[in-house]
Amino acid sequence: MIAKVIVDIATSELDKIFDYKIGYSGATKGSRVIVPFGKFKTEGFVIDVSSVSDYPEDKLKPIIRVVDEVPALTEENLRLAEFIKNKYHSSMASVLRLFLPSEMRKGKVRSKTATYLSLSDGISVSDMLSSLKKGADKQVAVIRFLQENGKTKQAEVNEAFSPSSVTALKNKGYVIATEEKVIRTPYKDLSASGKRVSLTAEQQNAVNSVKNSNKPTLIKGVTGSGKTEVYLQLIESVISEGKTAIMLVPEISLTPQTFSRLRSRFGDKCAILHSGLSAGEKFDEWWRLRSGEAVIAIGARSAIFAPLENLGIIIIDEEHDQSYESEASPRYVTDEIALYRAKLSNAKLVLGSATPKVESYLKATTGEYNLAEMKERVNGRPLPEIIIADMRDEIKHGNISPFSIALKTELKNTLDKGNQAIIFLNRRGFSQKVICRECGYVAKCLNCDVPLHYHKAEQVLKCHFCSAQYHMLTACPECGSVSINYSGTGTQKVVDERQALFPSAKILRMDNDTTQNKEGHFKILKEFSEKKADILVGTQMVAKGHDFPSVTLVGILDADMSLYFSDYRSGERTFQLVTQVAGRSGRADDSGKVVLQTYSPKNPVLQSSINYDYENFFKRECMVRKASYFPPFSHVLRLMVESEDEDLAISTLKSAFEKTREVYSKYHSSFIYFDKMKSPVKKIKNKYRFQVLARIRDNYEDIENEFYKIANGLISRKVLCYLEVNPSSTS
DNA sequence: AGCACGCCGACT
DNA sequence: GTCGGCGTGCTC
Repeated sequence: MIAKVIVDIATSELDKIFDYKIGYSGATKGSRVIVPFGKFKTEGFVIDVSSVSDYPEDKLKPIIRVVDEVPALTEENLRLAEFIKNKYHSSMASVLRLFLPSEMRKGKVRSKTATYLSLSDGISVSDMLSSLKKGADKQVAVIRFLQENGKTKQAEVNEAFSPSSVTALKNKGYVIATEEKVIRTPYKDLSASGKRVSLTAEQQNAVNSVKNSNKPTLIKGVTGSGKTEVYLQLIESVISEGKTAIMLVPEISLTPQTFSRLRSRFGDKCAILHSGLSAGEKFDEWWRLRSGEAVIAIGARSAIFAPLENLGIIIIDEEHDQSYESEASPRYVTDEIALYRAKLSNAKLVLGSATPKVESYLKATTGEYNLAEMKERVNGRPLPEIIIADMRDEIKHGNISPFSIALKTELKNTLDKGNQAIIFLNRRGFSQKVICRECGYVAKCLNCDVPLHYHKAEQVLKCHFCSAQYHMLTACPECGSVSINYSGTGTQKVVDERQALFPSAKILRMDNDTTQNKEGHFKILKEFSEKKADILVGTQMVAKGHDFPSVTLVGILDADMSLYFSDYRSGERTFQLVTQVAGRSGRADDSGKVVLQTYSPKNPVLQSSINYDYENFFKRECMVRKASYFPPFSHVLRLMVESEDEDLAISTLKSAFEKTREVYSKYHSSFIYFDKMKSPVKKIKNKYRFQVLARIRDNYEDIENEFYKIANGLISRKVLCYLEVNPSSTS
């Protein structure tokens, strides 16, 4: 028999099927295999088995061996892979890689075994004890211990007593050693928290709505409306039917709290897939799912590829979150994959958010999705009142600090009452730019075409694109002036200023700098929830889904920041951000407040957000986008060309433009916009970046296919070329 | 990806 | 002369 193999090398020249003789290897459809390839060996996936080959029989080589006892990929996985390959035009190898934790490739991790000790059942305990020499107290203790505790890890027994006494007992044949598989469990020591609560009428309605609909359901529930409990009860009901479940959460909310809630409810039946796990933990969790031992997968974006069969439900929490878009090839959008996977497995799909993507809510209004709404908070409290602070007035009245009078007053009240506050600012570091006052020189990164940020704590300048660090400037390298200005406010600066205003208040800062390791993240959240600090200052990460009962004030320092990005989604993002951050306030018994600082208080997006008026925001946003042909009423195509060689990048861009112009001529009336240019950030990590940008209003599939083909055709060893559809960041 | 082959410039 | 740079081609 012949195995159709995709070798695990993701280059376009190798994106084809290679035939191998199966021989006695035992390979079947879905197996990972080791095969001879040219002058060396490589790993590959068997995607099909056949009796025929187009390749000359005598030139076929045999498979060396299979990697896993059970085929890693299921039939359903392979069909999903085919779909992704066709949709995003990426190589089969890079698609198949999505289905396995990267650490599993190349045999980097294996299952772990340990030696266990138990008493021999050939001899009675009393015989053992009486045969021991006098003074062998340790051996007696070991026997007693094993009698009481049963099978125990040898390492533990060695530690508690002594290795020599264990060896002596083994030699006598009283103690038997066995090798057994150990499951590496992530967050093993987490205490279970959260109990099953009875649902409110709204929550029950949402559950019923999902169950009764055969369409994907969008659950639109205000912050604090108890969406998680709805998800948990849906999962419960699915697994009681013997089916399996996937629950996706944004990268940022993969916290121990989330896990402990799941685990207290479902115990060992749920497995965690998370980039923060060790390789061994990931491997074991993955196999627990593949073997059917665990039936619920929870994780970030990539958990949509969890190795589950008989899938009953897929839940995407905070469906508007940007982390659901992959920024590496294949650039998939998670809900597109989820939709297809749900269809393949005949599973339910649930999308939940307080602030759905415009695109998703539009589908709900046109009947493509089923809509379930939850308008009340479970605690019955109103949503926090949002006070606008007009920063233009503050400046007029001589207040140049980053804090408005209103925020200062509210902060004082909050601290006096012993409550906590969160201050949100969408920029890390201390200041945004380092500028020479004399000549206007701006310190830039050598690898990237972006200004450096000043990080005060470390006394360095950092590039937020490639993380390179530079020494502080003592003088301007252009004109020699020592008058250097640090402009713009970052999280570090906020902490400093706040500390000066409220010297006794304890402050925590949470951003990319303070959460470099996964523990950093957890530690800060834990400290804050244990009230070891009064104020939490942070970026985006403070906005997502955390539940701090004592927080009654949220300050949004610069609500305009994201508003004026030249991006059609900036309004949507601002609305989502304000709503999400505001939702952190007043979640328990005390009602909350929010101070929103802005230079444009009349802005309609901000106006909608302070009234929690999603409908109004949505209607207006749709009107604007429809009139100007922006998604979801069009598609934005961005064909990127990247190379370390600037001339090569430019010449490749030219041929990309010529080729795409043929498509443009052919479908002329479908195009709203079409041009070539350099990328907004011209250089990142020493790669020059150019782009062809287009916006199309129909014939999406044909035009996109053509663009994908053009991009793939221009890839060479020195040039990277790829297509982005509706990219959410266009740096 | 990884390796061989082959074609040019630089050097003991 | 020949060592070694890297562009090109091939892998069931």
